[in-house]
Amino acid sequence: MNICGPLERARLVQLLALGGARHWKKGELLFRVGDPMGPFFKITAGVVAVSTLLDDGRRQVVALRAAGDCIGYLEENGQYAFEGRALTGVDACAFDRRLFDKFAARNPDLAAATTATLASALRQAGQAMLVLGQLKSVERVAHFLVEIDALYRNRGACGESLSLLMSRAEIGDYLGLTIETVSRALGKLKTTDVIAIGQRDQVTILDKAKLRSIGKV
Amino acid sequence: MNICGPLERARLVQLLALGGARHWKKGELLFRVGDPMGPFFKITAGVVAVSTLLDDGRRQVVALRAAGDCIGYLEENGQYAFEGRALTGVDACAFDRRLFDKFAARNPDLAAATTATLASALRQAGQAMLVLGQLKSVERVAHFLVEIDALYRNRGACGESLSLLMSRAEIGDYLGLTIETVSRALGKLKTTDVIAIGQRDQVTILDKAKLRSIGKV
DNA sequence: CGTTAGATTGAGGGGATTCAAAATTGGTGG
DNA sequence: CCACCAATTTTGAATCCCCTCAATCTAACG
Repeated sequence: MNICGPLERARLVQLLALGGARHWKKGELLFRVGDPMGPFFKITAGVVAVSTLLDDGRRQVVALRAAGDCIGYLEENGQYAFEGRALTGVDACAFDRRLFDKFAARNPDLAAATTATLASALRQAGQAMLVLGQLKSVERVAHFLVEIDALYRNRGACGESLSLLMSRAEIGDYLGLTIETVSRALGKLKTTDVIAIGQRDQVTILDKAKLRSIGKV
Repeated sequence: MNICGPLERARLVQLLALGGARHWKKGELLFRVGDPMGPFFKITAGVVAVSTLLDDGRRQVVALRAAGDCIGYLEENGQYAFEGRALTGVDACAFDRRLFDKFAARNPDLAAATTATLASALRQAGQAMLVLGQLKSVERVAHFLVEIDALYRNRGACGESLSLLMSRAEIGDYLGLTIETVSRALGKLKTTDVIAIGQRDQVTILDKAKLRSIGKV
């Protein structure tokens, strides 16, 4: 959710003045379900996983957000509707909702940018539902790799290889699979020479066209 | 998406003047993926299924929308991002996007209502992802029944029993299941006396508390 | 009454999960 | 720098859930 999208510089400066910058370490929560509604956040560096939980411990990651995106915007009954967890060290600005809303009411272009951002997120969510509802495990993992490749690489990413940043457990929670199934799916993509798996959580995409066709992207 | 949410009467009249009312028969498409972007629609009567498709024919219904909701709002590359199909006879007003945007730019409260509606839809989408990614077949069907009970009943619905309005195939496309699995799940809910199944697509909820707990609502 | 589309039921197979064990990784301190 | 430990990942085997294919049943319509 890139709420502050295409705004001219002066406006952006004015808007950023509303928010206080903070830092979170890897693994820390920016907000959690049920917390009384506080500020929302615009990420300036790092990656955040937004997720929801079930009483019995089942967990679903509903989105991955990176620099430029806004998170913690959705509420339910005056509480955060989802949970935000830092997958890396994260820098973000906290915005007071009331101030932001007032500001948006006086700045139609900001309101329009907010609408466009939410509409884009909603379209993405529809695609994610297609992945969860219709794709098989290898297809889901392929889709995931293409997705994070675009997400991370567009925002000053590293070199050849791609850092997953997530454990198998977190990938599983994102794709609706178990850690073992994720591991086996990655193995299949590796043995078919679509990707190479390096040290740690490094993945190199060897055949992006094939990966995209498997992942239905 | 109830974009025109809480507006005072005068505004609403002015806004509705922008849109032309039309009617669609059951089964007809209001818009389809890849069609060049046209108007969006505010439903005044009936129910619409919004879905997306895969090349190989797999289909995912991403939302059900009823009177008061807006549909056909999401675009991708100047084309409709999803497909809208009438589950019943549908009445809706078609809105010209450009006119609507201009109108919203001059009416901050309309812009705010649009934002609130999109945010609500996005929260719903996150819950749907939880259903698709984590719930088992009976849980998904239970969740579905609670959901449409709320959706239909809030808008002038019938009496005791609930009309599904959808075939098993459409329910399957919504829940990421096959028609046989949907049928068996309904059967299990029936034999455990949580619901009763009448003629046609009529379902009566006998134990809503239990249904809600099964569906994790 | 017959036809046809949709729904149910059954049998069998396949993909993902579960449980368990082995292997690898990363971090820590000697 | 290496050894050791904890955590994560990979691999294997058995089970379960859902899918596929097929047959039967039901309901709606002419």
